[in-house]
This record gives sequence, structure tokens and C-alpha cells, in this order.
Amino acid sequence: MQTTNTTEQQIIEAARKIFMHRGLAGARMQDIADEAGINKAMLHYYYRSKDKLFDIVFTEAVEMLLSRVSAIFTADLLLEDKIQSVIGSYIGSIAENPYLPLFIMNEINQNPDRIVQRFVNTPSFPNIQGFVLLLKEEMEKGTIRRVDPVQLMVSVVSMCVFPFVAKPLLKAVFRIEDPAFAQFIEERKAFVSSFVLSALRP
Amino acid sequence: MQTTNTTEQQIIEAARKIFMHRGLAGARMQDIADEAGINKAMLHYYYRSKDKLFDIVFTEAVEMLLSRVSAIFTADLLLEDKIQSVIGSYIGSIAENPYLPLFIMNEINQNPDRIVQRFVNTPSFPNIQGFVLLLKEEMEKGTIRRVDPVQLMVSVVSMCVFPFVAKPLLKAVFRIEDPAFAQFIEERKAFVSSFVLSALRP
DNA sequence: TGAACCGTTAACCAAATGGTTAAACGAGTT
DNA sequence: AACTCGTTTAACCATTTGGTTAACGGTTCA
Repeated sequence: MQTTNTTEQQIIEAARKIFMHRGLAGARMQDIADEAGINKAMLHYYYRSKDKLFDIVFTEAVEMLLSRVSAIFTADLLLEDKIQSVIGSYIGSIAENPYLPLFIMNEINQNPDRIVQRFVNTPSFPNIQGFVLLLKEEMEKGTIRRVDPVQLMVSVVSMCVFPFVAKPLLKAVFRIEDPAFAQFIEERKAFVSSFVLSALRP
Repeated sequence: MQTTNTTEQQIIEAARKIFMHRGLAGARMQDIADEAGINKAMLHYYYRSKDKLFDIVFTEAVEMLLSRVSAIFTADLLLEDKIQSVIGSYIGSIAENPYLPLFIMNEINQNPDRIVQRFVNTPSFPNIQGFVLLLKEEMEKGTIRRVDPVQLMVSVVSMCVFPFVAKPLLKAVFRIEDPAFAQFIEERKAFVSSFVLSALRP
């Protein structure tokens, strides 16, 4: 993300790129070194081991993803215009880092324990409770249909994130070529928000 | 899946299990051999190389996933009761093989070319066109709201599949423990169908 | 000038890993 | 009993890979 040029930074950036694309098991220390344009020994000089280096990249990635989820569930929306802008910027932010979700999903599945530890001290942990209450209020008032709040939240995230996770498969099944896929994503911003709002009509 | 006991079958079953959990890069031939309870050399005796063995497992998996997607987009539904049963059985079938989607998404991302070749000769390739026409008819008639058919289809698949792909993350974020997660999935069947139907109300 | 220090590198090492091979095994067959 | 032939195994091999080390080079500072 940053553009500093210190060796440490170069290594992290290279590691991020390689780990995100190939995963922990698929990444080679040599590839990371090459990507950073330095000697392999430097990786160990700055970050003792492959696991240590991976942990840094992974933690950072989780942080990034969670802060995005947080943003979407930040209170005082559900006002029709707000939900539109929030979903739009959510999809937009994933589009900037399309490999992030699959990377995280995959590594968490490989080693579910890792995430638990991360969570203990992650500051940007999504505040679910607030949003749930807000939803319940609206249902009480009758402004939206009664639905399970958690199911709803999972659905919104699903619709935003899944297209990126499944991109190559979707491209193949729906015969969408690459410039068209970008447009598909762009259109998706409007679609998802109107779809959700429509489903919530009382 | 099958319960035959021939060595060849045992190997495939073991390979399926290991590859699905660890991916191509993370899987070790020794682990597969151990899982099958045989010598490592047997793997090469029956299936020349790791890649060949992986291809078989992967192709089979894609077949499985696509046939499920196909099923959901098989014509003459959209009748309220039918959509409910189709989505229900779709989610149910994924629940029987919860690692399948993430496995495929991930491996396709690692090597997008693989899927293209597979597709040429896959019999159960989803017939999108028929479903799109059906949707357009209904929109014409005014029985459902006007939406982009592809966006809709992607949304349905997203809502059904994503919870399995993101399971560990969802469990952590929403504090759902394991028995409760199964119930969450069970409830999801009804939720998704009613959510979709509700969103499509004219 | 030269010692101390940090960043950097080439060469090296041990373990892991995919793959091979030659021999052994075992059920038919003659 | 001996021969055949598909199956199985232990031992082995070459390469890859994460990690280490010793030396090199520049900068600082006394």
C-alpha cells in the first residue's frame, strides 16, 4: 500500500503479493525475494522465518477485510440513500484488492486457529450488536420486513464478496470476458443495494 | 463417495480428502498414501504423477459443483414452492460437501487455464440461457420485478455458497459455535428463498 | 586510519518432497 | 513345483526449499 522504499517495506509488499496469489503453502521464499529484487537471505534477516513473514501479511489482510466489513455495518444507515453508498463503496474497496477475500477464506480454512488468536487483539472488529439492534428497531416500527438480522447481514456480505471469490468460475459459466466483468462489478453496486432494499420492503 | 474397496478407489478417496483440505500445493503425496493406508509408490503406480492424480480429483469436483448449479437453474421453477425446494436442496447438497466450493474457487484462481480446458468436455455445464429466457418472460408478464437476470443468478448462488466458503470467518465474527452453525445453515434454506422471492415481488 | 556496525550477498546445508527402481509377494495356470 | 503376471514394498535418487553462515562493503565515529 505505502510507497516507501525501505527494504523492509519492499519485502512486505512483495510478500503480500506472492502470499495473496499463491497462499502460504504455494508461496516460495525465493519468489518473494525475486519480487522484492533482493537476496533470499534478506528475508530471514528482517523476518526470521516464512511463518513470521506470513503472519504479518495475514494479520494485516484480516485487519483490512474486517475494517471493510465494519464499515458496512456502521450504524445509522438503512436510510435508502445511505445503504446504496455503503454497499457501493464496499464493493469498490474489494475491487481494489480482489484477491484479499479468497486469500483470507482459504488460509483460515487451512488453519482456523490462527484467526482466533488474531481476533483477540484486533481493533477493527466489526460491531455486530449495534447493527442488529438498529435492524430490530426498524422491524418494530414496520419500516422493513421482519427477517433474521444475522441471515440478512451474511446475505449482504455474500452478495458483495462472492463475485470476487468466484470470479474465474463466474466468467466461465456466464461467458463474461474481462472488460465486461469489470462492468458487471460496477453494475453490481446498484443491483445489490436495490435488491436488498426491495427484499426488505414490508 | 463410493464404498468399493479396490486400491484405485481408496487412492482417489484419500486424494479427494487431502486435496480438498490442503489444496494442490499444500497436499503431500505421503499424506495421501497414509490416508489410503498404502505405500507411496502405489500412487505413482496407478496415477503417474501428483498432477495427474490432482486432475482427476479436480475434474470430478468441478463436475459435482457444476451439476449442482445446473440443478438450481433448471427450468420451470420460479413457482414459489419450487424455488423453495430447489434452494433448499442446493444448500443441503453443499452442506454434504462443504469444502468443495472453496477448494474449487481456490484452485481455479491458482491456475485459471485448467478450468477452461475442463469446460470443453463437461457434460453437466449449466444451461444459463434457458433460465434467463424464463426470467425475462416472467418480467414481461409482470409476475416478478425487472432485474438483470445474471445479477440475480449470481446473487442466489452467492447467498447459498458463500456461507460455506466463509464459514470460519462467519463463526468468528458472529460468534456462532459449531452446533449452532449447522442450525444457521438449516434456517438459511428458508431465509434465502423467501428473501429472493421477496426481492422479486413486483 | 581503523574499529565497529549494519545491510547485503554468495555459497552452503539439512530436511522435505515428488518420483523411480528392483526386488518380493501372491494368486492363478500349467 | 515352476512359471507368469499384476500388485506391493523398501530403499533410493534428484530436486526443491526453508534456513544458515561467513565474508564483503559501505558508513559512522573515534
